[in-house]
Amino acid sequence: MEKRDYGNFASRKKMVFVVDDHPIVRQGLTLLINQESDLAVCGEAEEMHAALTAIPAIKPDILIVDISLNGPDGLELLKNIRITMPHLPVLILSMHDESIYAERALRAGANGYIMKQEATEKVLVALRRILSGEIYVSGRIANSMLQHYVRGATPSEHSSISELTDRELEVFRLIGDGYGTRQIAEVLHLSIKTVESYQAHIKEKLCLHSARELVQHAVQWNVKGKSA
Amino acid sequence: MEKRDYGNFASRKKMVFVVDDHPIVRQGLTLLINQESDLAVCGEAEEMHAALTAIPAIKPDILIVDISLNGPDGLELLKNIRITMPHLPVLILSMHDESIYAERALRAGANGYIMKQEATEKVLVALRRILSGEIYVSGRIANSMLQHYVRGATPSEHSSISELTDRELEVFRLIGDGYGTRQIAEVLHLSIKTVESYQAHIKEKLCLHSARELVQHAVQWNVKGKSA
DNA sequence: CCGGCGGTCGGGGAATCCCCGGTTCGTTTT
DNA sequence: AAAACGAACCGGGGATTCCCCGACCGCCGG
Repeated sequence: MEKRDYGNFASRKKMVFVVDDHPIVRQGLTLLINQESDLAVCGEAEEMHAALTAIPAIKPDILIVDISLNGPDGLELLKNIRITMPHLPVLILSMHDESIYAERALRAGANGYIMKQEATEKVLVALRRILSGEIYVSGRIANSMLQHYVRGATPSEHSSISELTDRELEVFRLIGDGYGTRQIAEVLHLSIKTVESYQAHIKEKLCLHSARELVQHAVQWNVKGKSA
Repeated sequence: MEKRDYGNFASRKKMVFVVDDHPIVRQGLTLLINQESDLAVCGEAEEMHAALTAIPAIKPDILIVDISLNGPDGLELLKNIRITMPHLPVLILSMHDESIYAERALRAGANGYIMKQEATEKVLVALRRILSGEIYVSGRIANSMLQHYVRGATPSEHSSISELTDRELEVFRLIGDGYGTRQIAEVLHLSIKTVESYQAHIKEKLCLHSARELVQHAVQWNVKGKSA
């Protein structure tokens, strides 16, 4: 549409609220966003509590939330937001590489997930996509999740972890506790070969590429709430 | 010489080179610094290698280096800089609260250490202090380091992680990121045997009994605040 | 009754783990 | 200055694990 309508959607800048415990990042996002003609930062917070008190008063159009805050983390904040303001769009920022948190975040109701390693323009893209009602996920994460989604039977409840068999989940837990292959075999009264088989299945289902990544994810899953 | 001398100190803006693997942080620092009349960002890099090739050509007056880069970390970069350009001032940025890195950084020849949790103006203060020849350390850390100093040696405080060598700590971090032995050897340009050696030393110092426990603790240390 | 799936195991080559050892530095100690 | 020390770096070699392949069994639904 040629029609440059200043009286309709672009009539008011979309207000963005930033939650991150690093002032440098907040300032970076603020300066970045305020350079845009259709976006503006309307407030910041560096902790969940401050955010929860400020947001209802300011009524922003969208939130950017870092996932690793001090105290309660970004997912906790997200869950709280979802209770009181279920339709407020939230973009989750993370410094962590992979889909460890992405799935959790989206399942907890985030409208987007982006990594700090991404180019800054991606943030703006993500904001606009989300404001137009879509869900934004960065590159390859989107791919792997879509594939899951397509062949996954139930869209509602499926953490790729919940796709694990009982036995596989048991092994997964023990891996997260630091057990070796042989020890797991002993504890479960199984052959080492069987345990190796389970580990292979887990890696396939969780899209992991090495034994170390397997341990890494098992530990992280053990540390964070095993809920998701 | 196009000497444009407006007074005496502002005769030329001091050139700052930024090394950080998060584009958002780089942009934030750039916008922040470029607002100042006596400072300007003259270049960026997100990895050690890129930094090492760019810096000699650009000849900045000062460096800002994030300590947790991908691959070789900020300390490694700092050591390399100290070999080829011993007098180039370096301000180390860290998202970590604790002084595990602060002491290392200063011992390795950093001219300042500041946390991302600090207010943004502190970055400017630190830059100017360092450029005037001083060493900048942010409040809390200076305190805890003084206490260390006063209380004499290390009374088994500061979990055994602080007993790790720089190199060992670097390997430990990469393990926590899910890197395999071979991959670590590649990014650090070392022999696999050397990496195995470091892993063995780490296990000994942290009283771990298997490779899996090593990965487990490395991941937990990465996830938790890396403190204590 | 047959195909799918979960549980269980094995072969075998590559990679690793994990013990031993070593050299080369630079700093500290004597 | 000589000696001692720790840190960085590398190798041998056997035990173990990793990771690809495959197999068998029992159950359950079409």
